[in-house]
Formats: sequence, structure tokens, C-alpha cells
Amino acid sequence: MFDQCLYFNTTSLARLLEREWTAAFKPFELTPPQAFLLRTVLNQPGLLQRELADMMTIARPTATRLLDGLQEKALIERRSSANDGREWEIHPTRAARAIETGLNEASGAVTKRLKKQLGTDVFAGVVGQLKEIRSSLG
Amino acid sequence: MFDQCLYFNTTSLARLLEREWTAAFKPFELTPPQAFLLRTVLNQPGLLQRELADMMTIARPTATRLLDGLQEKALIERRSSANDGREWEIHPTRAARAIETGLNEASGAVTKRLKKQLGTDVFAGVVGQLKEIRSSLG
DNA sequence: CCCATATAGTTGCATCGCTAACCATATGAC
DNA sequence: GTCATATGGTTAGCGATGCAACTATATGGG
Repeated sequence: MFDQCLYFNTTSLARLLEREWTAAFKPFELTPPQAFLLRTVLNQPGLLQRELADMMTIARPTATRLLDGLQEKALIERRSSANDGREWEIHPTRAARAIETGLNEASGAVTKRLKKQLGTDVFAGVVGQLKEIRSSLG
Repeated sequence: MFDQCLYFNTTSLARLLEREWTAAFKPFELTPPQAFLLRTVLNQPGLLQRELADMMTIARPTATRLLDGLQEKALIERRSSANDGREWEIHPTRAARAIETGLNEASGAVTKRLKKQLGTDVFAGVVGQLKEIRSSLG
């Protein structure tokens, strides 16, 4: 019924993909949002929570709570910024470094499988368009 | 960082679109999931909850709660199926019929705006591909 | 110095989504 | 008829997400 609806198709696919990546990160006992946020922290240590929230396109409170979870698992730590007492720099712990490669490979494996299943052209095409739409709307 | 990631781009766009349709349905005091489910009920009265859940690609418990909410607002009613005591047919109320056109137009207005903003070709292209990927993965 | 304003982060509250477990009703084997 | 199994629906519990409102820390004008 909503075959031509952008909202419906996008949210529906998002739920499907959530399942795929949930399975991929399960060995690490991380949810996809946690895992992607942690991967960002590993890739760019020292960012502020506000910056991380912007990069992930989530609201600040959501970032706060995801980071709370990662901190409880001892995968990130908050270091107060030298210049500004309001800010917190987010750094990965050693435990996070220890699973860094595993996380990236797990995610890469899903991507590889989906690329094969969908065809590399379709895959690259849709990813490119999604990105274009995001930047056009955001 | 995750520019080429299907998961990241899809979920990120889904959050953006959620905002657009939330605003569109706000005059009716309905959330996008409620509004889309109700539109389905209006379009095909008498479906079972299980069938509605499948059509919306959500889990049964999610459908239960969305329908609970719509029932509290007196927009749908559950009628027990004649043949099978486990089943409930979902029917729209008069109040639902009264806002049917408004809902469809509100959603259509967002679609129209986005089509204009993105270009009709890009829009149709990405919707088609999302649908293709959904059927390929689902 | 003091106050208005802006910004980083948090907390409270609501909704949506899932899985697991449960209840009630059918269905089929015997 | 009875019991095992399957299916429709619900409930419980958890995580992600957003908005609104809050705290705490800058910053700038006077």
C-alpha cells in the first residue's frame, strides 16, 4: 500500500538492517548504535559528545545515554576538557582497542554479504543516493 | 566515517524522515507509526492484527500497542472474528473516516515537497531501490 | 563585578521497536 | 475424547530515540 512512500520504505528497511547488524555485533555484546558510536570514538578519539552526536545524527541526550552504556562496559572514558569546564572528551579504553578490529570486521562481513546478495552496483547506487538525500534534507 | 555503510545511511535517513512525518501528522495528534497503521486499516478494513503487522513489517507486540493507542483514541475497533476465537478483525471508526482524507493529504504534502526538493527522478529511483532491497533481504 | 545569553551535558518523560514468555484457541494424531 | 502442537494475541522487560526542561560553565555588555 505504501510502496511509493519514502518514509515507509526507509523505516522498514532500517528495521531489517537493524536485525542484520544486531546479529553481527552480538558476539561483542554491543547493540548496533553502541557499536557504531564506539567505532567512531576509536577512529577519532577525543571528540566532544556534541560532535559525536552530530556525526551520528542523533540527539545529544541519545549520545549521553549510549556513552553511559559504553562507559559502564569500560569501553570509553570521559576526560574533562582542559579549556572548557562544560566539555567532555571521549576516549576509547584499552578494552575498546582490543575489540576494534573485530568490530570493523564484523560490520564489514555484513556489508560484504549484502553487497553480494544485492549486487555491488545496486548497493553502491542506493548508498550514494541515501547519502545525497540525507545531505539534501539535513 | 560511515559514508559507504548501508546501515548508517539508512537509519540516519529514517530519523530525518521521522521528523518530517511527525510534523505532518501532528495536527491529528498521531505519530507516524500510528498514522500509517491507521491509514492501512482505513484502506483495508477487517484485517487481522497479524496481517497488519506483516504489512507494516513490525512485530506483533508492536502492532498490539499501536492498536491499543488507536483504540483509546476511538479510531479503530477490534471485532472478534466469527470463525476463529483467537483472531480480531480491525475496523476503522467513523472518527477515523472523518480524518482519512486529511491524513492522506498531509502525508502526500510531505511527499510532494520532498520530491520537489530532491528531484522526482532521484526520489522515484531511491524508493524503487529501497523496495527492491527490502524484498531481496526480507 | 554582575547579569543576560549561549552552549555542553544531563534528566524526565513518552513512543516505538524487539525478543521472550505467556494465555487462549484451534487442529491433528491417536 | 485427549494430548501435543501450532497460531493469534498479550504482557514484561529492555534499548534507542526525541523533545522539553534543567544544571553548570563560559562569554560579553554595562
